[in-house]
Amino acid sequence: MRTLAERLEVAPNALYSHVTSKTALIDAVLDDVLAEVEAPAPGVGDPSAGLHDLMISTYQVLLVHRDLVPAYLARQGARGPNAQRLGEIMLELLDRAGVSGARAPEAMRVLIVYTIGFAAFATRPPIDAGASGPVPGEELTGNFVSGLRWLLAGIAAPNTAVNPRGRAGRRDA
Amino acid sequence: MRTLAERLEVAPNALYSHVTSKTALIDAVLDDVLAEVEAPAPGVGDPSAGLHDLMISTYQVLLVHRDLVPAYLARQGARGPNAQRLGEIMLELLDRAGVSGARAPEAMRVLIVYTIGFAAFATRPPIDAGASGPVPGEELTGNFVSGLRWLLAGIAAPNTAVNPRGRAGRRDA
DNA sequence: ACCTGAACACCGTTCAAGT
DNA sequence: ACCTGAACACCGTTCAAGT
Repeated sequence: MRTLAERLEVAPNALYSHVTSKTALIDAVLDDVLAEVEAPAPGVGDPSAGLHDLMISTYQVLLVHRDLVPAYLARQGARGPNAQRLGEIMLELLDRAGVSGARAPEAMRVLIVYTIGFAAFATRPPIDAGASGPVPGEELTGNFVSGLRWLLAGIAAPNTAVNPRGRAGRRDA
Repeated sequence: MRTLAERLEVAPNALYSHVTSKTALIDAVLDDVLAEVEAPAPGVGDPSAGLHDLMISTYQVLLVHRDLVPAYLARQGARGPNAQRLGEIMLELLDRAGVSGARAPEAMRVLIVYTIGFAAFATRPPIDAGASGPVPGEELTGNFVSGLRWLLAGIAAPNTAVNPRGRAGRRDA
Protein backbone atom coordinates (compact mmCIF):
# COMPACT_ATOMS: atom_id res chain seq x y z
CA MET A 1 0.00 0.00 0.00
CA ARG A 2 2.79 2.39 0.90
CA THR A 3 4.57 1.66 -2.35
CA LEU A 4 1.42 2.23 -4.32
CA ALA A 5 0.76 5.47 -2.48
CA GLU A 6 4.25 6.62 -3.31
CA ARG A 7 3.67 5.90 -6.96
CA LEU A 8 0.45 7.90 -6.85
CA GLU A 9 2.25 10.65 -4.95
CA VAL A 10 -0.20 10.67 -2.06
CA ALA A 11 0.04 9.77 1.58
CA PRO A 12 -0.43 6.04 2.32
CA ASN A 13 -3.67 6.50 4.18
CA ALA A 14 -5.19 8.44 1.28
CA LEU A 15 -5.79 5.05 -0.37
CA TYR A 16 -8.38 4.21 2.25
CA SER A 17 -10.71 6.82 0.84
CA HIS A 18 -10.99 4.57 -2.22
CA VAL A 19 -10.49 1.04 -0.93
CA THR A 20 -11.50 -0.68 2.28
CA SER A 21 -8.41 -2.88 2.61
CA LYS A 22 -5.40 -4.27 0.81
CA THR A 23 -7.16 -7.59 0.29
CA ALA A 24 -10.15 -5.91 -1.30
CA LEU A 25 -7.81 -3.99 -3.57
CA ILE A 26 -6.04 -7.15 -4.73
CA ASP A 27 -9.36 -8.84 -5.37
CA ALA A 28 -10.51 -5.86 -7.40
CA VAL A 29 -7.30 -5.73 -9.41
CA LEU A 30 -7.42 -9.43 -10.22
CA ASP A 31 -11.04 -9.28 -11.24
CA ASP A 32 -10.31 -6.24 -13.37
CA VAL A 33 -7.57 -8.17 -15.10
CA LEU A 34 -10.00 -10.99 -15.82
CA ALA A 35 -11.95 -8.57 -18.03
CA GLU A 36 -9.25 -9.08 -20.64
CA VAL A 37 -9.85 -12.81 -20.92
CA GLU A 38 -10.96 -13.70 -24.41
CA ALA A 39 -14.15 -15.69 -24.04
CA PRO A 40 -15.86 -17.40 -26.96
CA ALA A 41 -19.37 -16.22 -27.81
CA PRO A 42 -22.01 -18.50 -26.26
CA GLY A 43 -23.45 -21.24 -28.40
CA VAL A 44 -20.94 -21.21 -31.22
CA GLY A 45 -17.95 -23.40 -31.97
CA ASP A 46 -16.68 -26.62 -30.52
CA PRO A 47 -17.23 -26.46 -26.75
CA SER A 48 -14.10 -28.47 -25.98
CA ALA A 49 -11.98 -26.13 -28.07
CA GLY A 50 -13.76 -23.22 -26.43
CA LEU A 51 -12.82 -24.43 -22.97
CA HIS A 52 -9.29 -25.01 -24.16
CA ASP A 53 -8.93 -21.47 -25.44
CA LEU A 54 -10.74 -19.91 -22.52
CA MET A 55 -8.47 -21.46 -19.91
CA ILE A 56 -5.33 -20.60 -21.86
CA SER A 57 -6.43 -17.00 -22.15
CA THR A 58 -7.19 -16.92 -18.43
CA TYR A 59 -3.78 -18.35 -17.65
CA GLN A 60 -1.96 -15.81 -19.75
CA VAL A 61 -3.95 -12.92 -18.38
CA LEU A 62 -3.25 -13.96 -14.80
CA LEU A 63 0.47 -14.05 -15.55
CA VAL A 64 0.38 -10.28 -16.02
CA HIS A 65 -0.10 -9.88 -12.28
CA ARG A 66 1.42 -13.18 -11.32
CA ASP A 67 2.69 -11.89 -7.98
CA LEU A 68 -0.89 -11.33 -6.84
CA VAL A 69 -2.11 -14.75 -7.91
CA PRO A 70 -1.09 -16.82 -4.84
CA ALA A 71 -3.17 -14.57 -2.59
CA TYR A 72 -6.01 -14.83 -5.06
CA LEU A 73 -5.82 -18.61 -5.03
CA ALA A 74 -5.92 -18.73 -1.26
CA ARG A 75 -8.98 -16.50 -1.30
CA GLN A 76 -10.61 -19.03 -3.62
CA GLY A 77 -10.64 -16.73 -6.60
CA ALA A 78 -12.85 -14.14 -4.95
CA ARG A 79 -15.92 -13.78 -7.09
CA GLY A 80 -15.94 -10.43 -8.77
CA PRO A 81 -18.29 -9.67 -11.66
CA ASN A 82 -15.78 -10.75 -14.29
CA ALA A 83 -15.00 -14.02 -12.53
CA GLN A 84 -18.72 -14.64 -12.35
CA ARG A 85 -19.20 -13.97 -16.04
CA LEU A 86 -16.42 -16.40 -16.90
CA GLY A 87 -17.99 -18.99 -14.63
CA GLU A 88 -21.25 -18.81 -16.52
CA ILE A 89 -19.45 -19.13 -19.83
CA MET A 90 -17.59 -22.18 -18.55
CA LEU A 91 -20.78 -23.88 -17.44
CA GLU A 92 -22.36 -23.24 -20.81
CA LEU A 93 -19.36 -24.73 -22.58
CA LEU A 94 -19.27 -27.72 -20.25
CA ASP A 95 -22.97 -28.32 -20.80
CA ARG A 96 -22.55 -28.33 -24.56
CA ALA A 97 -19.57 -30.65 -24.11
CA GLY A 98 -21.87 -33.14 -22.42
CA VAL A 99 -20.88 -32.36 -18.85
CA SER A 100 -23.91 -31.47 -16.78
CA GLY A 101 -25.52 -32.13 -13.42
CA ALA A 102 -23.29 -32.59 -10.41
CA ARG A 103 -20.25 -33.11 -12.59
CA ALA A 104 -20.40 -29.62 -14.09
CA PRO A 105 -19.47 -27.53 -11.03
CA GLU A 106 -16.84 -30.10 -10.14
CA ALA A 107 -15.26 -29.89 -13.57
CA MET A 108 -15.42 -26.10 -13.42
CA ARG A 109 -13.67 -25.92 -10.08
CA VAL A 110 -11.02 -28.36 -11.21
CA LEU A 111 -10.28 -26.30 -14.31
CA ILE A 112 -10.16 -23.08 -12.30
CA VAL A 113 -7.91 -24.45 -9.57
CA TYR A 114 -5.61 -25.98 -12.14
CA THR A 115 -5.35 -22.74 -14.08
CA ILE A 116 -4.89 -20.39 -11.15
CA GLY A 117 -2.60 -22.90 -9.51
CA PHE A 118 -0.34 -23.03 -12.53
CA ALA A 119 -0.30 -19.24 -12.74
CA ALA A 120 0.66 -19.04 -9.07
CA PHE A 121 3.29 -21.68 -9.60
CA ALA A 122 4.78 -19.71 -12.46
CA THR A 123 5.61 -16.96 -10.00
CA ARG A 124 9.35 -16.80 -9.78
CA PRO A 125 10.91 -15.92 -6.46
CA PRO A 126 12.35 -12.41 -6.89
CA ILE A 127 15.93 -13.33 -7.69
CA ASP A 128 16.73 -10.33 -9.82
CA ALA A 129 14.44 -7.39 -9.11
CA GLY A 130 15.91 -5.33 -11.93
CA ALA A 131 15.75 -7.42 -15.09
CA SER A 132 12.35 -7.42 -16.79
CA GLY A 133 12.66 -9.83 -19.68
CA PRO A 134 9.69 -11.73 -21.08
CA VAL A 135 6.99 -12.60 -18.58
CA PRO A 136 8.47 -15.28 -16.29
CA GLY A 137 6.66 -18.55 -16.34
CA GLU A 138 6.12 -18.14 -20.02
CA GLU A 139 8.32 -21.17 -20.54
CA LEU A 140 5.80 -23.11 -18.46
CA THR A 141 2.93 -22.33 -20.83
CA GLY A 142 3.63 -25.46 -22.87
CA ASN A 143 3.49 -27.52 -19.72
CA PHE A 144 0.26 -25.83 -18.71
CA VAL A 145 -1.31 -26.61 -22.06
CA SER A 146 -0.28 -30.26 -21.91
CA GLY A 147 -1.97 -30.67 -18.56
CA LEU A 148 -5.02 -28.76 -19.71
CA ARG A 149 -5.45 -31.19 -22.60
CA TRP A 150 -5.13 -34.18 -20.31
CA LEU A 151 -7.71 -32.64 -18.04
CA LEU A 152 -10.15 -31.88 -20.84
CA ALA A 153 -9.67 -35.34 -22.28
CA GLY A 154 -10.46 -36.87 -18.91
CA ILE A 155 -13.48 -34.66 -18.40
CA ALA A 156 -14.85 -35.38 -21.85
CA ALA A 157 -14.34 -39.15 -21.58
CA PRO A 158 -17.62 -40.81 -20.53
CA ASN A 159 -16.38 -42.61 -17.45
CA THR A 160 -12.76 -43.55 -17.74
CA ALA A 161 -12.24 -43.40 -14.02
CA VAL A 162 -8.85 -44.63 -12.89
CA ASN A 163 -10.12 -46.44 -9.88
CA PRO A 164 -7.57 -47.63 -7.35
CA ARG A 165 -8.95 -51.03 -6.46
CA GLY A 166 -10.89 -52.41 -9.41
CA ARG A 167 -14.57 -51.43 -9.43
CA ALA A 168 -15.22 -49.23 -12.46
CA GLY A 169 -15.89 -45.62 -11.62
CA ARG A 170 -19.51 -44.63 -11.42
CA ARG A 171 -19.85 -41.34 -9.60
CA ASP A 172 -23.46 -40.40 -10.34
CA ALA A 173 -25.36 -43.60 -11.07
CA MET B 1 8.30 -15.55 13.70
CA ARG B 2 7.38 -13.47 16.71
CA THR B 3 4.37 -15.68 17.41
CA LEU B 4 6.47 -18.80 17.13
CA ALA B 5 9.10 -17.31 19.43
CA GLU B 6 6.40 -16.54 21.96
CA ARG B 7 5.21 -20.12 21.84
CA LEU B 8 8.76 -21.34 22.42
CA GLU B 9 9.17 -18.78 25.18
CA VAL B 10 12.28 -17.22 23.70
CA ALA B 11 13.06 -13.83 22.21
CA PRO B 12 12.12 -13.47 18.52
CA ASN B 13 15.68 -13.15 17.33
CA ALA B 14 16.67 -16.38 19.09
CA LEU B 15 15.09 -18.22 16.17
CA TYR B 16 17.83 -16.97 13.88
CA SER B 17 20.33 -19.19 15.64
CA HIS B 18 18.45 -22.13 14.12
CA VAL B 19 16.99 -20.83 10.88
CA THR B 20 18.30 -18.42 8.29
CA SER B 21 14.94 -16.86 7.39
CA LYS B 22 11.20 -17.23 7.65
CA THR B 23 11.02 -18.54 4.10
CA ALA B 24 13.60 -21.21 4.81
CA LEU B 25 11.64 -22.21 7.88
CA ILE B 26 8.40 -22.58 5.95
CA ASP B 27 10.15 -24.63 3.30
CA ALA B 28 11.61 -26.88 5.98
CA VAL B 29 8.27 -27.32 7.72
CA LEU B 30 6.47 -28.19 4.49
CA ASP B 31 9.14 -30.64 3.48
CA ASP B 32 9.02 -32.20 6.91
CA VAL B 33 5.30 -32.65 6.56
CA LEU B 34 5.84 -34.40 3.25
CA ALA B 35 7.63 -37.18 5.14
CA GLU B 36 4.21 -38.38 6.22
CA VAL B 37 3.01 -38.99 2.68
CA GLU B 38 2.25 -42.65 2.14
CA ALA B 39 4.16 -43.74 -0.91
CA PRO B 40 3.76 -47.14 -2.53
CA ALA B 41 6.82 -49.37 -2.62
CA PRO B 42 8.63 -49.13 -5.96
CA GLY B 43 7.86 -51.77 -8.56
CA VAL B 44 4.75 -53.24 -7.04
CA GLY B 45 1.06 -52.73 -7.75
CA ASP B 46 -0.79 -50.94 -10.50
CA PRO B 47 1.14 -47.73 -11.29
CA SER B 48 -2.01 -45.78 -12.09
CA ALA B 49 -3.54 -46.69 -8.77
CA GLY B 50 -0.23 -45.91 -7.12
CA LEU B 51 -0.22 -42.39 -8.54
CA HIS B 52 -3.83 -41.99 -7.52
CA ASP B 53 -3.11 -42.92 -3.91
CA LEU B 54 0.15 -41.00 -3.76
CA MET B 55 -1.41 -37.71 -4.83
CA ILE B 56 -4.36 -38.13 -2.50
CA SER B 57 -2.04 -38.77 0.41
CA THR B 58 0.01 -35.72 -0.54
CA TYR B 59 -3.11 -33.59 -0.73
CA GLN B 60 -4.32 -34.66 2.68
CA VAL B 61 -0.93 -34.20 4.28
CA LEU B 62 -0.62 -30.68 2.87
CA LEU B 63 -3.99 -29.78 4.34
CA VAL B 64 -2.51 -30.16 7.80
CA HIS B 65 -0.51 -26.97 7.24
CA ARG B 66 -2.79 -25.53 4.64
CA ASP B 67 -2.07 -21.94 5.60
CA LEU B 68 1.56 -22.40 4.53
CA VAL B 69 0.69 -23.97 1.20
CA PRO B 70 0.14 -20.82 -0.89
CA ALA B 71 3.63 -19.60 -0.09
CA TYR B 72 4.95 -23.05 -0.89
CA LEU B 73 3.20 -23.04 -4.26
CA ALA B 74 4.66 -19.66 -5.16
CA ARG B 75 8.11 -20.96 -4.28
CA GLN B 76 7.52 -23.80 -6.71
CA GLY B 77 7.38 -26.47 -4.06
CA ALA B 78 10.92 -25.86 -2.86
CA ARG B 79 12.83 -29.08 -3.27
CA GLY B 80 13.63 -30.53 0.12
CA PRO B 81 14.80 -34.13 0.50
CA ASN B 82 11.28 -35.46 0.98
CA ALA B 83 9.91 -33.62 -2.03
CA GLN B 84 12.78 -35.07 -4.02
CA ARG B 85 12.06 -38.58 -2.86
CA LEU B 86 8.42 -38.23 -3.84
CA GLY B 87 9.47 -36.91 -7.22
CA GLU B 88 11.53 -40.01 -7.90
CA ILE B 89 8.67 -42.24 -6.87
CA MET B 90 6.33 -40.37 -9.20
CA LEU B 91 8.66 -40.76 -12.14
CA GLU B 92 8.96 -44.47 -11.48
CA LEU B 93 5.19 -44.83 -11.36
CA LEU B 94 4.74 -42.76 -14.50
CA ASP B 95 7.31 -44.83 -16.31
CA ARG B 96 5.57 -48.06 -15.42
CA ALA B 97 2.29 -46.44 -16.50
CA GLY B 98 3.77 -45.96 -19.94
CA VAL B 99 4.63 -42.28 -19.57
CA SER B 100 8.28 -41.65 -20.31
CA GLY B 101 10.59 -39.30 -22.17
CA ALA B 102 9.67 -35.64 -22.34
CA ARG B 103 6.12 -36.35 -21.25
CA ALA B 104 7.17 -37.68 -17.85
CA PRO B 105 8.44 -34.47 -16.22
CA GLU B 106 5.51 -32.61 -17.74
CA ALA B 107 3.02 -35.04 -16.26
CA MET B 108 4.80 -34.88 -12.95
CA ARG B 109 4.69 -31.10 -12.78
CA VAL B 110 1.04 -31.07 -13.79
CA LEU B 111 0.15 -33.51 -11.03
CA ILE B 112 2.16 -31.56 -8.46
CA VAL B 113 0.75 -28.18 -9.40
CA TYR B 114 -2.76 -29.57 -9.42
CA THR B 115 -2.34 -31.13 -6.00
CA ILE B 116 -0.61 -28.22 -4.29
CA GLY B 117 -2.96 -25.82 -6.04
CA PHE B 118 -6.01 -27.61 -4.70
CA ALA B 119 -4.51 -27.70 -1.22
CA ALA B 120 -3.84 -23.95 -1.41
CA PHE B 121 -7.34 -23.38 -2.71
CA ALA B 122 -8.79 -25.30 0.19
CA THR B 123 -7.40 -22.65 2.50
CA ARG B 124 -10.35 -20.89 3.99
CA PRO B 125 -10.04 -17.20 4.73
CA PRO B 126 -9.89 -16.95 8.54
CA ILE B 127 -13.55 -16.22 9.22
CA ASP B 128 -13.72 -17.74 12.65
CA ALA B 129 -10.32 -18.03 14.28
CA GLY B 130 -11.70 -19.88 17.26
CA ALA B 131 -13.64 -22.87 15.98
CA SER B 132 -11.48 -25.84 15.02
CA GLY B 133 -13.85 -28.38 13.52
CA PRO B 134 -12.73 -30.91 10.94
CA VAL B 135 -9.91 -29.78 8.67
CA PRO B 136 -11.41 -27.14 6.37
CA GLY B 137 -11.32 -28.02 2.72
CA GLU B 138 -12.08 -31.57 3.63
CA GLU B 139 -15.38 -31.18 1.80
CA LEU B 140 -13.33 -30.41 -1.30
CA THR B 141 -11.53 -33.75 -1.18
CA GLY B 142 -14.18 -35.35 -3.35
CA ASN B 143 -13.76 -32.62 -5.90
CA PHE B 144 -10.00 -33.04 -5.79
CA VAL B 145 -10.29 -36.75 -6.40
CA SER B 146 -12.61 -36.27 -9.36
CA GLY B 147 -10.14 -33.95 -11.01
CA LEU B 148 -7.26 -36.24 -10.20
CA ARG B 149 -9.02 -39.09 -11.97
CA TRP B 150 -9.69 -36.99 -15.03
CA LEU B 151 -6.06 -35.97 -15.06
CA LEU B 152 -4.77 -39.51 -14.73
CA ALA B 153 -7.17 -40.70 -17.40
CA GLY B 154 -5.91 -38.01 -19.76
CA ILE B 155 -2.28 -38.78 -18.98
CA ALA B 156 -2.76 -42.49 -19.46
CA ALA B 157 -4.69 -42.15 -22.72
CA PRO B 158 -2.32 -42.66 -25.68
CA ASN B 159 -2.99 -39.39 -27.44
CA THR B 160 -6.48 -38.16 -26.85
CA ALA B 161 -5.47 -34.55 -27.20
CA VAL B 162 -8.36 -32.13 -27.29
CA ASN B 163 -6.96 -29.98 -30.02
CA PRO B 164 -8.60 -26.64 -30.64
CA ARG B 165 -8.64 -26.58 -34.43
CA GLY B 166 -8.90 -30.17 -35.69
CA ARG B 167 -5.49 -31.75 -36.22
CA ALA B 168 -5.14 -34.67 -33.82
CA GLY B 169 -2.69 -34.08 -31.02
CA ARG B 170 0.78 -35.45 -31.54
CA ARG B 171 3.21 -33.88 -29.08
CA ASP B 172 6.22 -36.11 -29.47
CA ALA B 173 5.94 -37.87 -32.82
C1' DA C 1 -15.07 13.81 -1.73
C1' DC C 2 -10.43 13.53 -1.02
C1' DC C 3 -6.42 14.46 1.26
C1' DT C 4 -2.94 15.11 5.41
C1' DG C 5 0.02 14.30 9.90
C1' DA C 6 0.44 11.60 13.56
C1' DA C 7 0.07 7.58 15.64
C1' DC C 8 -0.97 2.48 16.73
C1' DA C 9 0.18 -2.05 16.67
C1' DC C 10 2.52 -4.69 14.39
C1' DC C 11 6.39 -7.18 11.13
C1' DG C 12 11.26 -9.85 9.83
C1' DT C 13 15.87 -9.27 10.71
C1' DT C 14 20.61 -7.61 12.38
C1' DC C 15 24.09 -6.52 15.66
C1' DA C 16 26.72 -6.53 19.65
C1' DA C 17 26.96 -8.61 23.79
C1' DG C 18 26.33 -12.08 27.22
C1' DT C 19 26.73 -17.30 29.08
C1' DA D 1 25.98 -23.18 20.81
C1' DC D 2 22.31 -20.56 22.17
C1' DC D 3 20.27 -16.77 24.07
C1' DT D 4 19.25 -11.51 25.14
C1' DG D 5 18.18 -6.22 24.63
C1' DA D 6 18.03 -2.80 21.58
C1' DA D 7 17.39 -1.19 17.38
C1' DC D 8 16.45 -0.78 12.15
C1' DA D 9 13.53 -0.45 8.50
C1' DC D 10 9.64 -1.59 7.49
C1' DC D 11 4.18 -2.95 7.35
C1' DG D 12 -1.45 -2.09 7.04
C1' DT D 13 -4.65 0.70 9.12
C1' DT D 14 -7.20 4.29 12.08
C1' DC D 15 -8.36 8.75 13.69
C1' DA D 16 -9.02 13.48 13.85
C1' DA D 17 -8.54 17.28 11.22
C1' DG D 18 -8.21 19.99 7.15
C1' DT D 19 -10.03 21.74 2.17
